[in-house]
Amino acid sequence: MPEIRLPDGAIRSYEQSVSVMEIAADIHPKLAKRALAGEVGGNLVDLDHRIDGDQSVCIITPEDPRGVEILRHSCAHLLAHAVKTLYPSAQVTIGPVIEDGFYYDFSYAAGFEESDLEKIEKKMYELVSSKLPISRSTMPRDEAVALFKAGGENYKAEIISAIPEDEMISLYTQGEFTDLCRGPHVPSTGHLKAFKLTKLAGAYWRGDSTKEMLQRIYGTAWPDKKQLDAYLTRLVEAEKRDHRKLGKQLGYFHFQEEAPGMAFWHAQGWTLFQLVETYVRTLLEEYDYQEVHTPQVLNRRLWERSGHWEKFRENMFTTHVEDQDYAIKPMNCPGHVMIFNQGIKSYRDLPLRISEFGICHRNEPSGTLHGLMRGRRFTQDDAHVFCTEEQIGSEVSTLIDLTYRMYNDFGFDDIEVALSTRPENRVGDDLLWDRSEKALATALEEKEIPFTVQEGEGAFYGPKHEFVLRDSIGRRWQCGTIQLDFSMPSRLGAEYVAEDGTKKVPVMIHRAILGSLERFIGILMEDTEGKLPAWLSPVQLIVCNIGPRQREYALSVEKHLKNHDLRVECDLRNEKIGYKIRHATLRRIPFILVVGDKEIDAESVNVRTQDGTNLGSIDLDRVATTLPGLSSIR
RNA sequence: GCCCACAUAGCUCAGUCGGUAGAGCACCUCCAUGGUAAGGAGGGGGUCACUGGUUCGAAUCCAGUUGUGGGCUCCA
Repeated sequence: MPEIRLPDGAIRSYEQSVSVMEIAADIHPKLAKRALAGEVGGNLVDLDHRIDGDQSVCIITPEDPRGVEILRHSCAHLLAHAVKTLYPSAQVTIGPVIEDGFYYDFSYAAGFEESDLEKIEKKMYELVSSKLPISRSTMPRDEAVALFKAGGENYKAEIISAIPEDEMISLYTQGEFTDLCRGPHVPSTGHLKAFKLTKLAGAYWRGDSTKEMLQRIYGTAWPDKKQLDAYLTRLVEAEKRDHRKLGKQLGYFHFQEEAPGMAFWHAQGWTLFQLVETYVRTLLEEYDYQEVHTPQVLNRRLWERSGHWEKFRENMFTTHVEDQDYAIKPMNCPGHVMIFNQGIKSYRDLPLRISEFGICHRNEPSGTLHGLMRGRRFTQDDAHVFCTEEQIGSEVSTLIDLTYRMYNDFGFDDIEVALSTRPENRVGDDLLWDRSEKALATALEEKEIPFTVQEGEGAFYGPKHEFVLRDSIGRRWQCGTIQLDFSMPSRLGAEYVAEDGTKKVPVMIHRAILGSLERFIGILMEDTEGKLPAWLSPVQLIVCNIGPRQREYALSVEKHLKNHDLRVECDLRNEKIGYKIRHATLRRIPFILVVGDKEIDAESVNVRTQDGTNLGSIDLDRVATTLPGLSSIR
């Protein structure tokens, strides 16, 4: 006599065991039609799952986020089903749900081409229209291994072999196709109505680059066509804010094949770059940093001492001059230690904060390059703090404040923090690691900053904080990092004289806040869709005359504003005002100053903002002080 | 580095079956002197990424190289 408790608290009693589907039908025939799966006692189950005892039950529909996941998972199976139908020699491997969709990895000797996606998708929709029932069955592990081996599915057999021997294996069958799966799945292929195969990619078996490369087919799936279309539209919108596209449109920078992964910054983009740099420099002065500049190219000997030559040689650009090997710096730290090592340092000199807008080159694999976000040349807002062990806590605490202040000033308020702790291979004794991890954790806790712990993800030389920004469309970007280093100072011979007169090795804190300026600018452009705040805009104002009569006046307005240290241009072209406004708007210039005869008479300008708002007439001598954000951040 | 795709004018793109290249925007000239997102007319502009092959003939077909895009791996 099962008693079924529903999410709204209602209780239904049944004479005998009852399936989830029967409960749904009992509630309402429409619910039965839309039901995808059930949640019974906290576990997701198929609709035909039978319940004997008292249970809480929730019917899962496409509105439920779990329902969407089930749809996507069933879509992955549908994809595999279609592929096996069209290309019987392909072997199936895994097919999980991911954000917004799913993928399935196949091993297929002949190899898929992008044009195959269309055929596969067509076959998938065919299978949908035949409304094949999807049914679950179980069998002992070894039997399942034998079944898949007999079918030539070696990858599946390998996966199942890893499951404990005494466990029953659940299988799902739709038509001719059977796949290993935990489930649950939708009751019939007919429930899959809105999906699209999106891309074809390579993916290593078990994510291991030494193993075979499989072919991965990605797809997206939604409860209905409308949501699918909305998703596809979102993709198109996201493309519009791609920093590579904006960078080209706005003339900020370009790339060309003679310098893969290294940007050519144009005048306007470089202005932006320098504005960001100047902003950071101003804060660093406030926080008592010394800015330095170290050589780009350093002898191999130094990289051998620092350990880079042994560990990261593949990623370094090297050169050979007069029988000597040199490397272009991939990091700034050895250079900063060299500066620290000049002259005798006392404990009184600590903490010593050495900063550099360090230009680094790393020979990243060609397949990883991505505009400004992942390049081979980038500029770090790098610094190294040399301090005593006792000073770690307060230094880290101040660093966190500085980090948040910078992110907030650039308009990022949604920041995630992770603490990466000791990896298996590491230097330094455990006591030191204990204290350091504690120091990093405490600094965050004291500020009530929530953080996740990434066990074992720290660098071999010390634990670290990682700061991840979320931009205006929810994407995550890792930017800042604070890393403790117990290794390099001693490797490179850094020492200070302690209070007791003995020589001690300082702790070094590596830290970058924006990370790579190039990357950060890319993020900033995508976050704002190129509509930078006025204090960062390469051109803050543009003066547009209505016609030739106001030419001289427009030039005098430009001169006046330049005298106020504003970045201003004049558009005197013999074009209609609408044309000039359109151009200025597309260039994302924050303020458009229209001048006609009326403005000459009143010694004013008519102000229109980038978003199309008309601020009306403003007296010329009040423009520099009235318009928001021209010289200050907020 | 690996898998798949792509590379045509400054930009965005079209180019059928292999027959010698086209549009819009931008640029230049002329007309129009216009009050808040494109006024009109005309003109100039391309070694079709590069190298080789097939062919009477290649932007087009084939191979290689380089770069780019999407993934995978990597990211000190």
